[in-house]
Amino acid sequence: MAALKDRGVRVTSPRKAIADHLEHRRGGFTIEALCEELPSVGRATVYRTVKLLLEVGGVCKLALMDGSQVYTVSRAGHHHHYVCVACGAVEEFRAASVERLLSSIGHELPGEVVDHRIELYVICGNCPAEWA
Amino acid sequence: MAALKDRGVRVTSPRKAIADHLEHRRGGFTIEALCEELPSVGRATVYRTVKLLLEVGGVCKLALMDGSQVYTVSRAGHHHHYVCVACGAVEEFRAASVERLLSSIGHELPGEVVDHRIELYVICGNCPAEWA
DNA sequence: TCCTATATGATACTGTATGTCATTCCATAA
DNA sequence: TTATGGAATGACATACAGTATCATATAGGA
Repeated sequence: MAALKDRGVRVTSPRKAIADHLEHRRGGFTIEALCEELPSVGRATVYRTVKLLLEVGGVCKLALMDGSQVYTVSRAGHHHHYVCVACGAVEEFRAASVERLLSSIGHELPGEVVDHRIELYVICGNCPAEWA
Repeated sequence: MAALKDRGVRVTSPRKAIADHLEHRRGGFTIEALCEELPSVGRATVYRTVKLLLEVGGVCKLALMDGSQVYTVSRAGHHHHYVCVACGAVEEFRAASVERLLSSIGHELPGEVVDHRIELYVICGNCPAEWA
């Protein structure tokens, strides 16, 4: 929210409602779910606000194995995600070793690496083994 | 195509047309582009056939930085992709070191890693520097 | 060649996301 | 504190990707 203010956008009640709600939320969420959880905020505004938060770095967008889009609240800094394919839980992980390795691979490729994306798909500890 | 036959599906002319066309294509493609390039094949059939090829491993689905879906013809074996964010060119790369590293990271996470996805976004050698 | 199950493709439909625009309301200046 | 301009909102319309339907066509075994 403070990041939004710094960016020069207005602090409005729908934006506060969304920021507050996400503050207390765990795991990944879809826009559709947000709309249902915040019926007082219009769809268009939810989409616009999440896009704003995405630019500011307050949330991350990531792809599930089936290609569908999920968002998560972002803590801080560069990180990646692991997603439980059974229950949909999303967690962050950081691994400097991966960054170093990707950077060295990048040097061997033609052109300049500008960004990357890593997602791990897991069966999390809370989910029954039969999913595997 | 042979892989499709082995799978027990029929060899039809639309499927041959799509397979032949992809055989000679370079880089990534969208379903929409395929439909335009093969106007004799219906949309639904293009979607169905690409989905079939995806299951068989003949094509890969990958995500651009903006989240949009792109397909590529897959050569063989496990690999990842790097995508030029300027011209959209897609190439494969293999790096056993990455697989080993991810596997060791996986052991430190709760749960069992079942799959992963890596995409590098680059400015390729053919694209002007101003894109960076 | 005949026959049946599979495949096709025109169309309709669903769901996700964005564009439009009159109205609302935040934040600055007086 | 109030007045004011412009950004933000939200209901609605629109655009788009992908899927479902189903009558017709066809691959491929008998």
